[in-house]
Amino acid sequence: MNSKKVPEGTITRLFIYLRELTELARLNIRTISSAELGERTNLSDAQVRKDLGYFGQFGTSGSGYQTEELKNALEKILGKDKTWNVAIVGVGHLGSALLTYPGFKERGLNIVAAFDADARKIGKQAKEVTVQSIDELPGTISDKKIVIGVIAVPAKQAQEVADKLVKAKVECILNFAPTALTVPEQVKVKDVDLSRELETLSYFLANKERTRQLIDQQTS
Amino acid sequence: MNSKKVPEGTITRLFIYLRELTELARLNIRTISSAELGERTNLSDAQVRKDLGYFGQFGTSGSGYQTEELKNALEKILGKDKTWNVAIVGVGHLGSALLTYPGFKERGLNIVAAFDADARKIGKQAKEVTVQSIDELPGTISDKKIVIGVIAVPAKQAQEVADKLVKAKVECILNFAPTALTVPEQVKVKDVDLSRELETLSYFLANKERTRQLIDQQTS
DNA sequence: TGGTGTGAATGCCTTCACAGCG
DNA sequence: CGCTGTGAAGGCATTCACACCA
Repeated sequence: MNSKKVPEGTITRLFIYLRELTELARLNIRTISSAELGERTNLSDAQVRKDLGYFGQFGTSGSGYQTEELKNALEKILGKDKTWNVAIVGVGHLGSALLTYPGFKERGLNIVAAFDADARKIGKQAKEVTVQSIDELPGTISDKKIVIGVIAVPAKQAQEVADKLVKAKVECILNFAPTALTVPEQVKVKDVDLSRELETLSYFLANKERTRQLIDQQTS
Repeated sequence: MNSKKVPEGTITRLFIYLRELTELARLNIRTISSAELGERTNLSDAQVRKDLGYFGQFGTSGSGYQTEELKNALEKILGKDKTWNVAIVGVGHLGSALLTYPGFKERGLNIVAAFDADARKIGKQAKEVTVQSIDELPGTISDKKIVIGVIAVPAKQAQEVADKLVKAKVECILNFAPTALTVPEQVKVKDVDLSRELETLSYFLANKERTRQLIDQQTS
C-alpha cells in the first residue's frame, strides 16, 4: 500500500473504472486485466495499475482483477457505501435537470432540498422535493443534515448563495455559476462551467483554422 | 513570444481571465496587474503572467495590463472573433437547458439545430430551433455547416450518435453521456459527466470522515 | 518603485520497464 | 507465460526569483 498523496486525476478515473466494472459485472464478466480495462476506458494499462496501486493490491498476477471484488473495493474507497444529502440552489433549467436526473439516488447522493428566490417557483414539486424559499435554507440544511450544496443560480447571486451555504455548514459546494467563489479553505469547491466547456472547443477550432492557413501560405 | 506547446490548463484559464476582463471593462477599470487579476480569479500572479506569456507580451512594466486591449487580444486568441455552429443531440432536461441558455450566442456559439429520437419531441420549438428527427442529422449538419456536436443522450445511445456526428464531419464533440467514446483522433472530444462531478465530492467526504475516525482512535 | 517577462527550480503525474508472482 | 505492482525515468505544469523596464 502506497500512502503517498493521491492525484486528483486518479480519483476521477476511479469513478470511470467503477462505471466500467459495474457494466462488466452486469455482463457477467468475472475477470479483467488492466490492459482490457484501459482499453475500455481509453486509458493506458500502466495508468490503471498505478491508480489502483494507491489504495492497495487488488489483482492476481497472470490473470488480472476479479470484477466484482474490485468493484466493491472501489465503492468503498470512493465513499459509495454511504449516502450523502444534497441541496440544489436555483431551480432554473439546469437545477431542474439535476433534480430530475434519475442516477443520483442509486449512487448514494440524495437530493433532499431545493431552493429558489423566485416566489413563483416556491412550492413547486420537482420529483420528491418541494422548492423552498431561499430564506429557509439555513434551517433546512442543518435539519436535513445536508453536506453538499449545488449552486445553479446566475453568476451575480452565486457568491451570496455560497456564503449562505458556508454559514449553514455544508462541507462541499458544486458551483455551476461562471464566477470565482471565495470560501473558507476547509470547504471543498468544485467549479463546473458548462458554457466554458463548450467555449473551450472554439479555441480548438480557431487554432485548427490558423494552422490550416499557415500551411496554405507555405505551399503557395 | 514563447512558442512552446500551450498547456491545456492555460486555455481554460484564459477563458477565466477573459470573463473577468469583460467584467472589469464594464466597470470602466482601465488597467490591471497580474496580481489583481490573479486575486479575482483565485490564481497566482505568476500563473497569470506565464499563461499570457505563451501568446505574446501584453503588459507594461510598472503598471500592468490595459483591460480593453488584453480583452481583445484574448478574444482573438480564443477564437471568439468568429462564430461556430452547434447541434444538440438529445433534447432531455440537459439538452433543453443548453438550448435555452442565453449566453452562447453572444459568445460566438450558435446553436442552430437540435435532434431527438423521440417522435413526441420532434417538431417542438425550443428557442430558435425546431427539434428534428435524428434521421435528418447528416443532411442538416452539412447544410448548416455545423462544426460542434453536443451529445446529451443516455449512455447507451452515445456511441451511435457519436458515429453519426463523425460521419457527418463535425470537428468536435462535447459529450455529456457517462461513457467512453471511440472516435477518430482528428475529432476533438470533451467529456463532461455532471453526475461524476457530484460523485467526486463523495470521495472527499468519505476521506474526511476516515481521517476524522483515525484521529479519534489516536486520541483515545 | 511597482510590475512585467522569463529562465531555472520544483513538484506532480504519467509512462516505462522489469522483477516477481500465480 | 501472462499480468500485476512498483521503483525509476521522463515529461508537464506551476511556482520562484530576479533582471529588466516604464
